[in-house]
Amino acid sequence: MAQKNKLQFIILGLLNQQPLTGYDLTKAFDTEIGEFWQAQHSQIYPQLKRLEEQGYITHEITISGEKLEKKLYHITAIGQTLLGSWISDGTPDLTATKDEFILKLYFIQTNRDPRLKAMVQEQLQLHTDKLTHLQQRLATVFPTKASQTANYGHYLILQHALGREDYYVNWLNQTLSALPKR
Amino acid sequence: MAQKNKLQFIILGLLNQQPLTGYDLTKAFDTEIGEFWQAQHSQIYPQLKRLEEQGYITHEITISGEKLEKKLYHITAIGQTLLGSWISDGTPDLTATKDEFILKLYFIQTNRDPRLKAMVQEQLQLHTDKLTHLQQRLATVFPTKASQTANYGHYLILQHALGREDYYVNWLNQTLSALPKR
DNA sequence: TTAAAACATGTAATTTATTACACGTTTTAA
DNA sequence: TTAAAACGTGTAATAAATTACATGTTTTAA
Repeated sequence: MAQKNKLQFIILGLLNQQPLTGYDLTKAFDTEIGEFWQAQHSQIYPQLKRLEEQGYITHEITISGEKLEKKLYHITAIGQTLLGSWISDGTPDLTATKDEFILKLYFIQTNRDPRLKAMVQEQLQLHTDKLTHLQQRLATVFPTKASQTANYGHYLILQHALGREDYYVNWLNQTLSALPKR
Repeated sequence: MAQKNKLQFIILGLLNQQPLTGYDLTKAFDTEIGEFWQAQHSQIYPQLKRLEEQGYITHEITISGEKLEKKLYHITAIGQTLLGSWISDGTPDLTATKDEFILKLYFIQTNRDPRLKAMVQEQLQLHTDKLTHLQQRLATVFPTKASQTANYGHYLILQHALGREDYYVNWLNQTLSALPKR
């Protein structure tokens, strides 16, 4: 096995909250979960097929408009069991974060490198934007204590992502300040 | 093209510091760079072959002991050019951090979930260990200001990884404390 | 009303990554 | 001295992920 096929569990987890189409699932990776996982529809549709073959999900066909068929997928009982066992299982492997900028940084030998400043500034812009975006999402999605408790895991990971970006931005600022003046 | 083939640049970057064998490169992913990228030898040897075919690296054969042949790879001038352009190019894409624990957390609905506490505690242990490990590495690899300046990029990313783990541990502790008492 | 954007579902080709298979040498410590 | 660990280099099989190809419907806004 080449990896652990986490996509299947993500799909099960999302379907456990509510029935969704392949298209809905695809969109979920642009917002909700996109912070922590990426997947394209070309990966999702075949995975849905496999999950259904294995009995973890089923689908019903609904008609949108005149004739557009939508496949609305539901999780089954054994699907819920599989999801539950994945969550309950330990998670002992900390995957390396594949951060291309950090990778490039590694190959910079000296703090006098003329490229350094622009590189850090670019990332500062990107991560500041992301931080702002996450702050807005947290505020709009979880405005009240009640809303936070209602979907606790989601709240936690958004808050985690926010804190992570906050650290990243601070570190970049600090790194920029520490750069030699000329 | 399926991705950007960053592995080739990592190899070039490492060879730019000093000539290395495939075996040396493989080991680099266990220590140095393993914090930010992973690769197995089965990926590295074919990549070395391709880089050599394209003229970005060359190798010389040295004999270790009686007859063990080692291929010591060197970066070429055009290899250095390629490496330089990769570093100089912008890095506008922030890749999603594929964190399985965070993924699982997303599917936890309520803060009363009985699995939550053990899950957070496990991660706390793992990340605390990692934090300790990084602190020791930073202290041993970069004990002096001079050593930090001598290999600035490496210093920066180690320090970044350390801060990241520190945040993670703090967040986990905070999350654990916020859990309802029973 | 009509064109663009969004909705909706798939497959094919290619690349990247992991695990497994395969073989042999040198060094180190019991 | 001898067995295990580390050194050293490769290929094969498989799985995961990205990009590209392919097609059609419905909604929305100009």
